[in-house]
Amino acid sequence: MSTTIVSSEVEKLAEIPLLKRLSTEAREQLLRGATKKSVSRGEMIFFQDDKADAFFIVLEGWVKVFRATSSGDEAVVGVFTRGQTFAEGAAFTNSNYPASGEAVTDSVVLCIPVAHLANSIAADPNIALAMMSSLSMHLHQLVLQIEGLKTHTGAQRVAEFLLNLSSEPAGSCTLVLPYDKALIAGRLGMKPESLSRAFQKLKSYGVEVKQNRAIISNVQALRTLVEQERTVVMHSSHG
Amino acid sequence: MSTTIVSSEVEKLAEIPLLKRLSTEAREQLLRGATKKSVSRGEMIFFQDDKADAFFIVLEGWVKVFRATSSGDEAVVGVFTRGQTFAEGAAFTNSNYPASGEAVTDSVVLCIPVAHLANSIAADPNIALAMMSSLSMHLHQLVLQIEGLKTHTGAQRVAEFLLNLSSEPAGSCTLVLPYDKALIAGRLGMKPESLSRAFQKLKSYGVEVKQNRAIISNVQALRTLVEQERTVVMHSSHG
DNA sequence: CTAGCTCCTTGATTTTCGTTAGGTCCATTT
DNA sequence: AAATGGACCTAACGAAAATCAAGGAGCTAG
Repeated sequence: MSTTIVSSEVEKLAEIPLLKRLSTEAREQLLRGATKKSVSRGEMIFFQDDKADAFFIVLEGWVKVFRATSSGDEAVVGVFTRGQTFAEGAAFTNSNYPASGEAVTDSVVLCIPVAHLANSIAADPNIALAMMSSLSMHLHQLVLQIEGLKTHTGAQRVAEFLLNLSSEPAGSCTLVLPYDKALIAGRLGMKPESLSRAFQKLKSYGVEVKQNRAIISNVQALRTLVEQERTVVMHSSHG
Repeated sequence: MSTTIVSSEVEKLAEIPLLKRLSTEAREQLLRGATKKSVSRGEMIFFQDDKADAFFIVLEGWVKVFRATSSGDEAVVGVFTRGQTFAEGAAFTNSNYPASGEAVTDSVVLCIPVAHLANSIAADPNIALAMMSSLSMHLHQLVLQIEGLKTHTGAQRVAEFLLNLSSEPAGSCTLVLPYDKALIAGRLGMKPESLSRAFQKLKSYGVEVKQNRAIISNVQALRTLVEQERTVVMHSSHG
């Protein structure tokens, strides 16, 4: 299902980072060609290798972007929610999507055709600056992800993930895991079983996981774990 | 050492992908604020966490971009050469470099201040399009790197690396490893020892490595190895 | 020539992680 | 209340890769 944006909605959409810095006119211009799309859990939003003719913004729900190898393995490249843009890199390559997008919960996404984006940029070059900022943020995200994969153990990556969710500077906190554990595992580059083991290890650092709730009793302790050297983590027999 | 660009050089620089699509005027405008910088092997070009006030294009040599954790581990995020841009993401975040850049051979880089870039974009919005294309390409690169780390074994990643260097469609070929093995290992997310062992495994697929020369006797055989499922690779006892 | 250096390889050992298979818990259905 | 199915955890095994330690190969300089 797919509908155009009515002008009464434009104001609400101004909250979105990509649109925030734009003038009202630019925002209206860009949204004029956009459509709202409701997708249910498990539904594909775009397919790897298809012609990239649109990029997206999540309005509601969660979306995963992943790359599938020819042999069936899949690598999660990003998981996005409310206000975040995705597949915007493909909009400038004039080629195909390098990954696929799928809704992991019932979701609503804003779909902006690349042809319309090009027109909008021509009409107001400031839109280009907003896009570049968005691209840069994604670039940064991916750099962090690569660093994590290369230099952190599984348990460290899980700890990092939890800390990002919490955004508490110190002390203790309770948080809700935003999507199921299989996807968390994929996002962190491991199998569900390994994620399970990682949670086990984190128990000795004061992390309690029950269902989709995690209780961190000492945020700082967890933070020091993340900052520890790989070697040290491996040799400490905390479990 | 750092010098401005003389107009006789501008023509030669038109080969660079980022500058290729620009009009002569736009190219001259952008290069007016650029400086050429000679750096020797091992010299830093920019530092992680420093204010990001410039981005770069490699004119000569090889440059590595890496992220260092607080505990001394380092993750190579990219290795760039002739004609490639790097750190251009930082130019739009108005913040700090998320990684460091270092020359791995004696090199010459073009240094373009972000303030000047902003001016140039204001003067000619087409420059923004070129930058976006460049950003997108990097984004794509990183996505591929993440996929590789998550779904390929060490030997598969090495094979992929060799295939990228060769660009031969089939048959056999000889190629020169562009930088030292410790860096190749870092680039591929493994330790030098593991790289060495990966080369050993590839012998049974017709790859001979002597010094900094690699001979691939059958490009296609290598390609099928890369496309194989992780599971299959793991259980086949080719050695 | 050889002493010292850096880079690379090799071997032995340990740790991590994927795989497989079986089990628990819980909600929904019948 | 029993059965079903799904999500999750656990355990045992094997493969991959890191670590630690030692040994070569090739280069440079005295």
